[in-house]
Amino acid sequence: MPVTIRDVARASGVHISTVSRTFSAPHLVNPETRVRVLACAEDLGYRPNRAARALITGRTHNIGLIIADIANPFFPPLIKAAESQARHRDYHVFVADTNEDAAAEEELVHALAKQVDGVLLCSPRMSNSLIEQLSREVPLVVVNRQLAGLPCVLMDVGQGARSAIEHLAGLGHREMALLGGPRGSWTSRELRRAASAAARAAGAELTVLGPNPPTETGGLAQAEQVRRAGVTAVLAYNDLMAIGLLEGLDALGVRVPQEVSVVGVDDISLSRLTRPKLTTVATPTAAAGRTAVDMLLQQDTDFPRTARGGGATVAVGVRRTTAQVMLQTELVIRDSTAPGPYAGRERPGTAAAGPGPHRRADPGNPVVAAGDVVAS
Amino acid sequence: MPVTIRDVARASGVHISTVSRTFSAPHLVNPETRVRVLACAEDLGYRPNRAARALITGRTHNIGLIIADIANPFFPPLIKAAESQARHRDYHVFVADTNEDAAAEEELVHALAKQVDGVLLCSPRMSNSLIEQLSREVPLVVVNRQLAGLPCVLMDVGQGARSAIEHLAGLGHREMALLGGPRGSWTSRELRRAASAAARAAGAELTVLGPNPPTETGGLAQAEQVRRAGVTAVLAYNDLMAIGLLEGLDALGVRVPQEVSVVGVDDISLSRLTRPKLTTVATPTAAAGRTAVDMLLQQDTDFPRTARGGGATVAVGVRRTTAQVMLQTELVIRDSTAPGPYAGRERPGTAAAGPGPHRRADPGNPVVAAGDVVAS
DNA sequence: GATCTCTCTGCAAACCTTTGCACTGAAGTA
DNA sequence: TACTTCAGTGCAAAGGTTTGCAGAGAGATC
Repeated sequence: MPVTIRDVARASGVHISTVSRTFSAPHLVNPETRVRVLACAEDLGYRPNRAARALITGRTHNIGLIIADIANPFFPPLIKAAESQARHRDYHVFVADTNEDAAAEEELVHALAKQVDGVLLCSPRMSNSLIEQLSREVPLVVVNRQLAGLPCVLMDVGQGARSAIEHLAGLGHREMALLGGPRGSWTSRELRRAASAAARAAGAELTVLGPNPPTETGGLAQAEQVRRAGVTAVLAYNDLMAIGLLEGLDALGVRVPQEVSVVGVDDISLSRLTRPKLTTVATPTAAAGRTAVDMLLQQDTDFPRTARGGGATVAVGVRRTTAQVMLQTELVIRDSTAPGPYAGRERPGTAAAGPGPHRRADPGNPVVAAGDVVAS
Repeated sequence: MPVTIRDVARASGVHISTVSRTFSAPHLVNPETRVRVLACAEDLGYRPNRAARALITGRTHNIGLIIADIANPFFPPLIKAAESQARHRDYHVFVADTNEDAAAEEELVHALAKQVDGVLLCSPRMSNSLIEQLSREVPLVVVNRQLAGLPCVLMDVGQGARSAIEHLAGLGHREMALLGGPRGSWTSRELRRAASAAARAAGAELTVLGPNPPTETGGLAQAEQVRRAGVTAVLAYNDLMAIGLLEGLDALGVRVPQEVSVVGVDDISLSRLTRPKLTTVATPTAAAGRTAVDMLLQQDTDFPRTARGGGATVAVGVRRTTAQVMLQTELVIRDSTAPGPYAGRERPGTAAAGPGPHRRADPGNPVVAAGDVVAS
């Protein structure tokens, strides 16, 4: 019942190879023939069978997208952007959810490997060495994890943490807390490193609370600790946790931002809707999705996995690009931060004023803010 | 480089067909041989090539999921549940985002048709007749749209609207407004129909405002209208709009729920985080995803598209099940609704008390709450 | 008129797997 | 012993497409 290249060939009176070429190498076929073939194809409603095509070319024109938790509002914009970008390039995308489970991640990479030209690993939970190993089975691009020898797209949460801490210090906060993220998260480590350094530089003290699950509940559960720590400002691993903390502090009768300032990370759409509206470090999620897809596809065209002729299969060396892209983040100041106890007083070694409130600029199209390209 | 059935055959000293059978029909091969083959396969890291398998069996073991807007928080739980259920049954899922664009929907169904065993159409924007027509190209299950002759999974928003209106009437509201959804949405029509009837029955008056885009902005933009209409209670098409309305009313200095009560629909996770927390009609999104996948796969096993032998292709008749499943909704009462001006007074023809506040029960596993199965 | 060049088209193999059919040999039956 | 039955295996075709190679003309050049 499905109409094949063969039907089109019969209808237009040419050989199937000519029909094939009409679609995959139009310049090789006589314009007249071409229009005839195209007309017949249109008529019959012919659509090339990608499975068959994949069988011989070795390229499926599919990519896989492995996500820790689709329900986490951080991911949908990334998925959306990645899917859109992929489709733009005539690729379709498999989306798989691992429920934050490392074993599921591995299983999915295996399962998808034969069906895709590459896989995007978003905020993976598995070990570096396993990722390394899997990358020999299928081209991988890793998002939110730095891995020598593999293409990565990272968001500069370090810079974000610095901005946040400086903002808080500028407001006159000296006692701060960091709500850490899940164990083994690259982002969490990065955040902690940068926040500690920035706090030290600003003459502030930073208490680290965690690790915590990266959810609303995780934040809520730390409200008591935050109060007990006696800090006046908190930077949370992500907005979800910050929002949970907002809830928790409210329940304890602690007013935000009057008594405690709270800063999140991610700028999920929700953070504009809390009360008070959340000050947060915006991560370019959509840009990350687009960029990751671009890198995957680029890698794929540069170093195709196999090049097949009429039959001979030529294995290709393992050379590949391992560009690492760092995307900029930006502090978005809203209503959950306010002057602290030391407001107005001169801080040691710094001008008093913090950075002026900058509104967020939309990162727009595929933005590579700080491109650190390392060829291997 | 990739290891095929052929390599396994060579390694284990049997014919490729035996290897094939060890995987696809194990009972046909001698246990001894089987373990040997499996061992070799394991050793070599063999993974069946699904594209090749699809080519001959006609089943790809993939399904497509077409979504109006992944970034709309209504969808991620549905996607997550669908993906999980599909994978449970050894299917992978393509996810595609149409940006609320009907043309994109059609294009995607076409593009995916050859690559999947069926497609889930979620809250489609295209016309009934087009859906009808596309369903001849690839098995379809439609979510949130009722379509004679096609399998659908619906959420009983009518019942939800009734509950909401009765709840509001019970609280003593008589002047209410409905914020309508986008034009052409089945859910929106259903909501309007049921809400009007329920209001009439309760002796209340219902003003319909809209149609509106199903977003926060859409709700925000109607705040002024709501105030002008002089109503004391509002039912919104979805939570996003309700939240936008909350914002808008706040900006106008109208207090919720003291002056105006607001009810949403969907119970997205956000609605627990607004202030006041949103009273809303919970829709069983995850259950819908699971059920839709089940129906698609069921249909596919009942009436496979083609049954191929060693070569003969047998076209199968167009018979198919067209079960329509209606899933129950539930009113979740939180803090955005409060007694209205007629509280305590006897309403004509009804007992004064509204339905008691029932907390939401988690729908748990594949739940078909009210299964209205119509075989065609 | 012979030779060469060039464009277009056809031929056939190959991609990897499944599956109807046929074959083998051993066990069971008469 | 001669026959059937049956489990296990091999053979080969098929699925839809791509692509290196070769051939057929047409036109150009000498």
